[in-house]
Amino acid sequence: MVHYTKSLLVLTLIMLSNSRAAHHHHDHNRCLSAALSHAEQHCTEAGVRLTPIRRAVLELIWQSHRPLGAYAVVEQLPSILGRPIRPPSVYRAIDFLLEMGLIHRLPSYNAFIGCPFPGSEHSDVFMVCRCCGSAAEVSAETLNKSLEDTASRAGFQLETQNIELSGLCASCQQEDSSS
Amino acid sequence: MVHYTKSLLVLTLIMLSNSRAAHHHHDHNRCLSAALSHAEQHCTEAGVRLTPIRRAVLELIWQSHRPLGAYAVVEQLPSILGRPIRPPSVYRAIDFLLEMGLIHRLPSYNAFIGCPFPGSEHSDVFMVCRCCGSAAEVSAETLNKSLEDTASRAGFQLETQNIELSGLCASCQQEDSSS
DNA sequence: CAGTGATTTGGTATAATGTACCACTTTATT
DNA sequence: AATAAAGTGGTACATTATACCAAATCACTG
Repeated sequence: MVHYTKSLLVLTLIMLSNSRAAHHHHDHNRCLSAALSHAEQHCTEAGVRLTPIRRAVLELIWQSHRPLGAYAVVEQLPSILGRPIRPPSVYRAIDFLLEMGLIHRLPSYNAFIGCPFPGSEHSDVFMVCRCCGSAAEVSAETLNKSLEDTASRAGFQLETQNIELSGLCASCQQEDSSS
Repeated sequence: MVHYTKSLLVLTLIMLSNSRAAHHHHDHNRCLSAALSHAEQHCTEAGVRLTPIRRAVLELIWQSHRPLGAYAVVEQLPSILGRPIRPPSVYRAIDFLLEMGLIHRLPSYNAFIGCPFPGSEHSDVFMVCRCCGSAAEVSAETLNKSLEDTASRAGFQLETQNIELSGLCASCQQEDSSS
């Protein structure tokens, strides 16, 4: 097995396991700082700047494993930057982070969530728990293939996709049955 | 082949062919009136009322094969009802139509589109052309299965889904290549 | 290090989408 | 007709998002 293939395999496993990370307890400080340094590196390589505002917005969105609204970011930014930041600046930061693939937008919730694997090609599939609100991004080969297949059978040339699944995460299923 | 299975098969074919109807030229007056009488019947059977406002809103949303915003409906309603209808009334009608499964909401567009097969169990999958804006609802066995599969492998209990695919419809692909 | 253009941010105002609330009317059921 | 339920009218407002222009910062060049 060559290195390239192995990386892909590992990546797929990471993707699929993200749901466990998001829906379960884990060392979130470490998870957050890893994401931030990853983002830093990603921006440096791309030759763009992760300014204080952009970094703070990313931090807030990552801090929450639940989709975070733009105005929630506006409210919470002073706790990081020590001064109020107005909506236009926040939306500009959000647009930047979206373009860099560091966060995703969940249209059904008018909210944003950190992307666990920026830079890699992956489908945007989100599982949002209707009970605890946590959101996990997942990717699966077979699903991607089905999507491609369905589109091409309809003569549709697929470019981007937004897939939001709603239901109960593993933790909340247990709580339901235990009550 | 028993009747039940045959119906399912036919239904699936109709579903898949909806993309052609939406993205291509067709007798839209007939398409619209069929949808309206179908809706009328659907409501009667459910014991609910398709009032003039609700019917007019449905008509406007069906008239467009492109997702239609709520305020576009507000603007166009006078042309049908002869008097202005305010946003709250329009949203109430939209909520009713959504609950009856007669229309769907496309969150990425803050817009609504008529459902070609109300009353039948089907996944909500939409293909929206970025060129002409037309939207087609499709359903495919394999895709549904993949979704179920992906969710259950992540321990997620899938309840509802919203799938929006963006790209080029067959017509617009031809126009692209012919220019 | 000054000059210059490009990028980023500050800040006001406003657009677009959606809802809470309460009074009133219409419909369905005794 | 009396009554309850369902639907509508209309004001006001909440939430989400953007247009616009001025000021500041950064990056590059001479």
